[in-house]
Amino acid sequence: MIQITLPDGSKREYAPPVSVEQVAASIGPGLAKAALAGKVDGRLVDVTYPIEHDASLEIVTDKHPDALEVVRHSAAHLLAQATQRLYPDTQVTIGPVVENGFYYDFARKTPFTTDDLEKIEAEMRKIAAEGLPVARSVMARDEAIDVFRGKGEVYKAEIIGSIPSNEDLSLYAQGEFIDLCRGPHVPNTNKLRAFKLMKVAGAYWRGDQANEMLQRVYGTAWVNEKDLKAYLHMLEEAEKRDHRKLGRALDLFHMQEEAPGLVFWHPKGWAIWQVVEQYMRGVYRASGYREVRCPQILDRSLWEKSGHWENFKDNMFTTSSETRDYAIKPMNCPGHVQIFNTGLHSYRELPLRYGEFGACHRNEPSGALHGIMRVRGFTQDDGHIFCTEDQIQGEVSAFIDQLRSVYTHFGFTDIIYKLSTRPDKRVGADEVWDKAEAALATALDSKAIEYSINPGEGAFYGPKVEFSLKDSIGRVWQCGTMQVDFSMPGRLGAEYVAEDSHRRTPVMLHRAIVGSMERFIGILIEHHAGNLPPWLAPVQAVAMNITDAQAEYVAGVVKSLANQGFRVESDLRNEKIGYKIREHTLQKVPFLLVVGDRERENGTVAVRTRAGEDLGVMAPGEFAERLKSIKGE
RNA sequence: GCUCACGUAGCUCAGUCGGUAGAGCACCUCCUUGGUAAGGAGGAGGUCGCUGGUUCGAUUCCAGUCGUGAGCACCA
Repeated sequence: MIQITLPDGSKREYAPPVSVEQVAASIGPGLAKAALAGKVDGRLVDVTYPIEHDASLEIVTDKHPDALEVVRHSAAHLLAQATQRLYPDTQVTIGPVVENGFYYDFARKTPFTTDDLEKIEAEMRKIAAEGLPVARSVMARDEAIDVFRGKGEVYKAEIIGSIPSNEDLSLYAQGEFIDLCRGPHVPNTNKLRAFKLMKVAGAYWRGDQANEMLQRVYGTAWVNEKDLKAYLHMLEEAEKRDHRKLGRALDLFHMQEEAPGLVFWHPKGWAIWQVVEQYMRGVYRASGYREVRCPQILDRSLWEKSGHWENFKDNMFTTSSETRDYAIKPMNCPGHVQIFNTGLHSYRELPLRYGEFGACHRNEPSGALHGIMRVRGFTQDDGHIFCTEDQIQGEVSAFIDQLRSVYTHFGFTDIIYKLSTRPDKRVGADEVWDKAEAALATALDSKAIEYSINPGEGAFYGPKVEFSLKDSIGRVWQCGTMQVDFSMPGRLGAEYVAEDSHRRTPVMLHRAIVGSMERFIGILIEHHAGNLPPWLAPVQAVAMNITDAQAEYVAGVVKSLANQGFRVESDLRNEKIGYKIREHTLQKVPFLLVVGDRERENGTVAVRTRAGEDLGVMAPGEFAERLKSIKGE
């Protein structure tokens, strides 16, 4: 007899081997019916999995956190089966589970259309309704290669061929369809109910641009209809906060065909920019950076020296005069090194920090452009620190403190840290890398920060830490960066005089907090769904009159608030108060100041928030105090 | 850059199985001076992304091109 321990701690005895479904059935027929998979000693398995030894067992029903994984994986098979039924000339490749759903990559000469998607989805429902049992079998690798090759599935055969030859493979069959798969899967296609195909897209075989392009079909799948509906609803909500939509609706910026990937900032959008920039300028000042400004274009030879020409010339914009070839700067560091290189620096001056709101241009691939999040002209809050190796850790540590305080200030509390270490192709001695990686890690550790390591993902010139923030609907955006650079100072001839009076090459640290101003403002818009906190809102308040009789008074109130540095506007139009309130609420203005005869006579304003909250009647001065108090929230 | 889709008034979108177009909102004019999310009437506005081709005739069909969207690849 073997002992099975259930999640509640209870133990049951069975004669081995006993399958997951047999255990479930012995507990109750309802549970047996609900079982999608099992978890034996923490490992996800099919319900048919035979347990031969003492083990802990969780029955995975739709309430189990791992149910989604199983359901989505099975939905991918369902998709492949439906597709091959309808389009027999289609080869299968891979179909993994992704966040919120699954996809399957198919090889087929003619790409799928949106109509095909509908047909495939209908076929999936049909197969689900057929209630085909899903059966697992095991086959030797070479035998499996023959099976798939015999079916004309060359991609599948190639995948199997890359698995060690001595391993046995599991295959899953449902009806006429069979696929190589680690599993586990739901026991029957009728367990799949809540799914929907979302879109078709191209994807390179094995993720390599050099390979042929496959047809990827994306779908979403859930354990029940309710969750599916909730997910689709969430997508609609996310669409509503799309910065491109809000940028137009709130009159913040626009882009047009003649300037792909470049932003026209309108007065209100630029007002947000100004606030962010002024705030970040204060951060520079507070942390010992001196702000500088470098030329937009520099002679090509400088980019050749820095190494950028060799690596990125296809993505650089260039221009020329009669005598010279220029590149429009794609980054700011060479400029900062030029400033450093004037005069002679003593080790006593280090660390020396320069900061710039550096406008850069990169000719990004057309397919990469996305609203103001990924553009061809952008402005970095770029800083460079010239220091010694011994100073790296202290600088990184101070930077992290600064970055966290900035993110918090902008309303982001969830920060994700990644340390990228030495790649195979790199410059600099291993001892120097040891030191730099250790400095970064120590700085993170000393703050008890949890971080993941991306081995080999560092730049060729040094390791880096990447800082991402999570927005209000859970999306992760990489913004900040701290990179150690052993290469560029030497290439561009930066040096300082050390204690022993010898010339040494400094280490350069590249760092940014918001990253790109454009992108960061886009993230702010989406994070707040356009409802920017009052200190960031382009228009903080609109004062409006009820009839012409209060027009003069309102104008006076607005003037006084504006003189105190607030961004306040008046609305004196001949419209009903309800109309004005609706309009400015839709414009997401944080405070609406209403003035009728009562307020004018008492020298007050009636304050209402964009959320519809009535803050009561107060003197303009009192309102100003309130605004001031939330300015630095 | 690659695959697919899309590109009609300022915005959101309808439409034309080929005979040069329509709605709502916004805009302008007039009436209305009304206390917390749309008062009324009238008016103006589009070479249907661009360039070619087919056709008696193209916004509609075809090709190319530019741009946008989704995904892939890319991101110093």
